[in-house]
Amino acid sequence: MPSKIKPTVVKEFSFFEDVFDVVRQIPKGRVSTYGAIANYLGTKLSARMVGWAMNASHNAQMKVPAQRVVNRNGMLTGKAHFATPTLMEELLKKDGVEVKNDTVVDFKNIFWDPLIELQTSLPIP
DNA sequence: CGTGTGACCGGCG
DNA sequence: ACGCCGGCCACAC
Repeated sequence: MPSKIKPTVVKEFSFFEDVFDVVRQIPKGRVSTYGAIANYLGTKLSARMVGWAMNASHNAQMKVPAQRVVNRNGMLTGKAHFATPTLMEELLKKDGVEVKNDTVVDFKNIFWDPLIELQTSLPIP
């Protein structure tokens, strides 16, 4: 869980790490969106931050399946930031996700929402 | 410590 | 339907 603590030594877990954590939990064959992740982290109005965090995913020590994060339309907007322009699509296809015209096919169906899938506590049933 | 920027999103004309 | 514009927040310079 994200903590607002401000350690004096080093920032053990930053916003980036939180984002990476969520992205790593995206199951194979599913995709999520920047907005959904941002929403899960509490900053739903700042989906840009998530995307920006992904920009630093290259720097992350642990691999981050950034290919599973697309925009709300299911478009591979971040493919340009991969090593090659086709890498993102290739990785998704390896995951079993069909991509056509830079857009995830059946996106609505395989959409993975952390708010739902990682629901830690339900409001009152 | 001010400013710019970003792999976005939703609303409005 | 489509394009534009403002907002949001963390981080680098």
